[in-house]
Amino acid sequence: MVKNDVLERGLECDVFIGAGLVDLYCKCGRLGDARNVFDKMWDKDVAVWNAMVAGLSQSLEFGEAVEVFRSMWMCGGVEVNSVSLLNLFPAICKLSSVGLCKCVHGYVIRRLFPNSVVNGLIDVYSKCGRPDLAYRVFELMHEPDDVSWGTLMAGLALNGCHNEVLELFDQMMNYRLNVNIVSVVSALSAAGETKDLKKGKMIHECVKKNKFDSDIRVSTPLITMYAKCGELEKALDLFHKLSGKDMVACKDHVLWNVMISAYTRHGRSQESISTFHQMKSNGFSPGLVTFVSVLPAVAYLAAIKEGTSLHGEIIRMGFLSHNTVCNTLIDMYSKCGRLDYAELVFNEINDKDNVSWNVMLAGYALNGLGDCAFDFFTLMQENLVEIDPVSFVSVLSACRHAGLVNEGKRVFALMKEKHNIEPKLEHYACMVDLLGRAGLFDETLQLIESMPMEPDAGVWGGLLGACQMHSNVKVAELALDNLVKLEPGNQAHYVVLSSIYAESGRWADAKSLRMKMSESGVKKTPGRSWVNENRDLPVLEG
DNA sequence: TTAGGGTTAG
Repeated sequence: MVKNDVLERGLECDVFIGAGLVDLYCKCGRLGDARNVFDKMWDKDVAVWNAMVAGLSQSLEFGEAVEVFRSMWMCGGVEVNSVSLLNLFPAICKLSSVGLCKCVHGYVIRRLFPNSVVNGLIDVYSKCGRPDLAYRVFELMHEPDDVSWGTLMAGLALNGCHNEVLELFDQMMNYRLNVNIVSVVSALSAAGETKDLKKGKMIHECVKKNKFDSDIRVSTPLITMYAKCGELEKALDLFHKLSGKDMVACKDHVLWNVMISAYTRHGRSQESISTFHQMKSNGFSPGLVTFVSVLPAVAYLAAIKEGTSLHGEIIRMGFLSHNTVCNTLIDMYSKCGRLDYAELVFNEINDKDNVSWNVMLAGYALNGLGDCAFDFFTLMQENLVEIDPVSFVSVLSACRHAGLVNEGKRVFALMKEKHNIEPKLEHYACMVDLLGRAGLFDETLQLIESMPMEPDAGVWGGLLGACQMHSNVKVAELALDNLVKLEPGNQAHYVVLSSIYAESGRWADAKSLRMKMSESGVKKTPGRSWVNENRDLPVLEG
């Protein structure tokens, strides 16, 4: 009614009344009306321009918001102020316009704007994927405040610059600056991502000192940090301690997912599965990510019964339309040795992505069906599926298991020639294994010579294994020489060579090798060569 | 003015 009055009397051109109307229409979501009034006004002050930009931005008309801002800036005859810039920032973020951000940046440094605007600039650069420029803005600030630190750290964390976040946290500690919740949360997430438990514990101390530990925004990243660093007991302890009204709200389904995926990743499959069941008995409904997190644990245990029951649940919940879930199911079934079920799931995917194909291919390779894998690989090419380095690992390892030497060689050549993919270490390791098992030692050594990178223990270890199959003492000595340099203290390699000597009747060499082992401090603890931790932790005597 | 956490293939 008031609005109609104003319109009938033609008062909307008045700068104050017009500004009120633009603001009012925008807030009611009547953008067209706001624009009408705005366009009719011949004398616009900065508040009207700002209201129009804010209105457009809030109505998700980001391009239009930027256009109006440009007109104000270029020919509006008014001075752009802090509010104008703060209204513009969300639009720049959504359009991810680094160019526009740079224009504004220039303007901001030519004139003195308050920290709120400069902090906004840091935020915008980060959200446009330019943490480097965000950092530069921060460095040139006269007096960065705690919000500036928090904004920069959150921005760097967003862009995966986790080490830089932790460095900033250290600086804050060293300078004894005020740490706020935002910087602590960013630092916790960075510590989790880099699995830096020591740093994580330090941040936890700081959390306690500042009494942030009762804040729901801190407890989740805190638990996640412990879970990612492998301290599952600590994470679980904090998880169970969450109590009180707010805390229970924060013990939500994502936090359950954090625990489930942490157990899975740390090989604690049984606990992963039992946490999944606990989640349900606590009244939380598993989501897509929950299934994707628990299924690898099922695969690890080859717990097919659990797997099919999860499959049923996935169907009932309608998650079968998500490729991620189907791909994980295929993987689970093939690791349980049920390629028939894996194929069933694969065939039912309407829009197979290259991961779907890769998982299925890996399934054939894993189950030792070299010919199937090879045919499937051909089918992938016929279907113009994107072949990537992972596909080649699978098909090469399938050739290796099946002893398909010529096919393997052809595929290896194809990598570079047809698909323009440079073979990586793992591809070379497959080929060394394949050629070595076939007893083609000259060819294998030539291949190792031709590698553009330093062969790793996997490559030499494959060669040593092949030497054992063919009792090739000469090449085995060469392989061992290199293995000793790469993994001093791993007794398994010596044991292999020693048995090759023994098989060839070279008892004296076998004996002197054992002597060498005990001299160099390598202890012979038989039969645990598959234990991964032995690779990094040489067992020393004394 | 800053603000979290979960996901598939070798």
